[in-house]
Amino acid sequence: MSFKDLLSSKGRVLVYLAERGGVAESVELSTVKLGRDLGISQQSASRLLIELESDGLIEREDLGRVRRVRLTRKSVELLLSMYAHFKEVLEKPTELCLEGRVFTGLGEGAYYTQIPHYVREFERKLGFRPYPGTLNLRLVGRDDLLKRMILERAADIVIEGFSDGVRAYGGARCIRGRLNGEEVVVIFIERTHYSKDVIEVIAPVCLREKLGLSDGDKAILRVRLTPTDLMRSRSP
Amino acid sequence: MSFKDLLSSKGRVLVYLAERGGVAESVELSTVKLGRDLGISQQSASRLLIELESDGLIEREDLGRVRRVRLTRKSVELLLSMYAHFKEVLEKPTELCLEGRVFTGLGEGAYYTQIPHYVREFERKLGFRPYPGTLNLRLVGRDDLLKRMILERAADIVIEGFSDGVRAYGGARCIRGRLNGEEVVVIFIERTHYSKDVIEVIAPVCLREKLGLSDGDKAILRVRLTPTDLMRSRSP
DNA sequence: ATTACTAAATGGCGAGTAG
DNA sequence: TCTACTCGCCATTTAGTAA
Repeated sequence: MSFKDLLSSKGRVLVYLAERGGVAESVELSTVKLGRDLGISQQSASRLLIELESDGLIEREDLGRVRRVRLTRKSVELLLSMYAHFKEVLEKPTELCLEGRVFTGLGEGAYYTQIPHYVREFERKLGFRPYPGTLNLRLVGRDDLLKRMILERAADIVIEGFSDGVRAYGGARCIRGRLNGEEVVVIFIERTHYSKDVIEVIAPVCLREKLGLSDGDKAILRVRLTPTDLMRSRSP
Repeated sequence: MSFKDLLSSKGRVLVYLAERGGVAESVELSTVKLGRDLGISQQSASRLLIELESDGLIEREDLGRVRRVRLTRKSVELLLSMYAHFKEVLEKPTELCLEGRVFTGLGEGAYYTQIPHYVREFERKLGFRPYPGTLNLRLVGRDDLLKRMILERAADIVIEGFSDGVRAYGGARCIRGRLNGEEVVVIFIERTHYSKDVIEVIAPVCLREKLGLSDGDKAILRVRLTPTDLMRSRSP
């Protein structure tokens, strides 16, 4: 399946011409060749060219045995407006919005976020020393489990694990976002004991204090992603 | 006429969903609403969603009275590949290629290109002091008259005219290109006495000498334009 | 309210063919 | 050769309707 299936037959002809330089100058083109190249009959190719011409989307000229076709201003504008629309829709960062309730964990977050190795990693990769502990959110919003999965794959700030000779300390992946407007970092710990409906965030400040959050309060996490990020992150 | 006419019905549905954030999360959507928004019947909307689902391009879920639709990875890839293709075709500079024969003018070029005001303008706007005189080409290639018109409108380096109190000296518009590979500037003089089949170029060096050109010789002029430049330049 | 079936109308496609 | 007509066929659409 190709993206050409998303185009109408007229759209396919215009794109065909644009591919061959029809934007700048005329293209030598017979109905037979067009039919062959687009996988349609010569008759359909003929009909399409007639219709495109009467729509004012192409201009044709006959020079004895050679026929030339060029795009008009109107069709170039059409193609450019389509391109611009795609650009807007597909490049504009979309906001992934998750909703969760604050809950208190087992204090592991406070322990790990103070281990010197991790502190150094955070400072280098995130640019700040995190307030000890993670804020835990149990997700409650629509599609949040899917969104969490998307987010986890999009998280591209890698915190390396390490070993102190006695035991191994796992790594994590992070991505920046905002919790109730406050800049935070979502952290996906490699071997967490939390289930997939929990998200942990860290920040340079005490979020509970700064945002006035207590256990059971709802909080909104927003992360901006471009569709390109999303692609990296989608399930296959 | 809108660019949506260039899309197939399935393409329109996917774009519709992408516009509404279907790339990142699911969209609340009934077949009635889809039909209304796309200007098709509820029945067609229903059929399209069924087909898109079996094509693996969307996923649907029913939650009582609310129905939600989201794009799959496959369809996002399709949309992105279409966008990438458009980008390549429409943003890649296309080369406008004109062919002409060298001829000797009336020496006006040599006169004007040495007037101090123009020399200053050229130095500031083009970054060089032109070799005295313009090289004239009488166009002979296919579509060259149209291309010349396109070029004239795309020429965006403005050389101001001036008045010395006795008479007014007209302005000109320029655009950079290559003549037989040599960097030149095409100059469109505001009130030239040449007809529309003539193009004049200037360069920091003597082009006749450097390129070994004599009257009657053919020369190829190439100018790179992006489709955006072309739009500015096309006849309405 | 919905969705989605079936049947009828519309429209697009390609074979045959003329110019 | 080429383009483009007619015509029959199939695909897509809509209307009616059931669930």
